[in-house]
Amino acid sequence: MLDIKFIRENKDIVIAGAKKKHINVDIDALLALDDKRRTLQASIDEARAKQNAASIAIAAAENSEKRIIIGRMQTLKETLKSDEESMQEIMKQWRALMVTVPNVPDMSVPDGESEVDNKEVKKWGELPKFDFEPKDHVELLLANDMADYERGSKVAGFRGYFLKNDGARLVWALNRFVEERFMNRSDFIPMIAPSLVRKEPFMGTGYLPQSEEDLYKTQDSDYLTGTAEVPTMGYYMDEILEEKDLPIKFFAFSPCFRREAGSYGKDTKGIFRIHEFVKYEQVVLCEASHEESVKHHEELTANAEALLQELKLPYHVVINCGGDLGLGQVKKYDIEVWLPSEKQYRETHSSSYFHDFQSRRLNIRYRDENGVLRYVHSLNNTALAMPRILTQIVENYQRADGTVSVPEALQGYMGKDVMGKVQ
RNA sequence: GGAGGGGUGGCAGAGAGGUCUAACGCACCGCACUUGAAAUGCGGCGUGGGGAAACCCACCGUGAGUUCGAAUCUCACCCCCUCCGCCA
Repeated sequence: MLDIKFIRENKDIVIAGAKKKHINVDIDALLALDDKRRTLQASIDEARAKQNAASIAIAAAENSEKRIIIGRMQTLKETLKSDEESMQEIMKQWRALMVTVPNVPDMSVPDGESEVDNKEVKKWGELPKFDFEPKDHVELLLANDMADYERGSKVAGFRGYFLKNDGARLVWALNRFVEERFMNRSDFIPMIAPSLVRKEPFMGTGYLPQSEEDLYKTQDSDYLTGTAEVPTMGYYMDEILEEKDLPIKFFAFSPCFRREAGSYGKDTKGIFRIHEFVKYEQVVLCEASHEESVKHHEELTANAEALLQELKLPYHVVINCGGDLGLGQVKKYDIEVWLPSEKQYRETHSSSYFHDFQSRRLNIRYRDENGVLRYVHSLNNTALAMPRILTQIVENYQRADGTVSVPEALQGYMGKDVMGKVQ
């Protein structure tokens, strides 16, 4: 949600921003409606003022005079009522338009329509060279009895999976790996967040109403979260924070559920794109300054990179183009790790900042040094999502005999240096 | 699943159709006293909108309704809490 005042005063910037994001929104219609709203509000205010004055007079008046004033007020009441009805209709349209206005992307965001227009800004690590025919993760996990897709779909349906043996061990090792890295940092608050969440935090974070078809909904009208960003951002909903407590950084864990509506043809094999997974997410609330947001954004991205570097997985960072940004995002980096079978980098992390777009909807404010209430800025980035990262680990670390080396950083947690079984 | 009790400013908590322009307290800010602090005293202090300002309007969980007038009465919904039952 943007501030209507900001939209009014920066119409051209908002229109250009929407265009850059390839989002259709009629700002002129919104502003015309807003003019109507303001005019009508003024006349309602005026009527109310008369009514309030009369109310005091009635209380003090004698019986006969009382009746006269009441009679006069009855007429006023009729006009007021019809004005209020018009106002309600205007506000309904006004709100519907307001939630479709996208946040303005940063200057540094490149133009473009979709992910193919994202620009690489950094590359790290050596791509693996194999002196044998490398396998893809689907086959590697199956051959090493680390995953079972057939029974997965028998039990859980399309995109269902079981992880077993070293597949399960690898996830548990990664759990401990990532937990330890973040537990050693006193600036991050460890958090286990709910996945079954009421609709308000989804509204607040921008997943509703736009992306409802990608969410699972319960018979109680709650939704399952696709990311801990939703409950973690909801944590301080409708609260006022102290400036001295900012920034607040969360290291949040939750199971994640995604319907993957609209991606039926994509990544249908294996565990790259699945309905159910777990994820550690970094979420930051900071004071309302662009510089602060940028600083934390770079830091969140670097935190994720440090994990990949320790795992020695070759990756690159792309800056997402305008057309690949969500409604509320100002700027986003995706971190993508090399997937040998596809000879391309595939996304493992997504790092973005929102300025006050989310906190406005969630009503999370803080009192600044002058006692003024301001909306916090918010950011988030993946820390580690599983089992997706397994796809890149097993493909990059595969050996000629079909087994998989354990990344050095995980050997302590796995208690061995090779996974799987020799054929 | 059953029964009951509640949602009022940052917190706590009165208020039960018309000086509610929402009490008292805590917290916070300013001043005085003090070497400094604590304590004490005096004053200020909700949020949002409109306006150059004076000032005006709205907001007591949400939405409808009754009324000249609603925090207060009526209805619906949402949320929280307590007890019983079930349960990892």
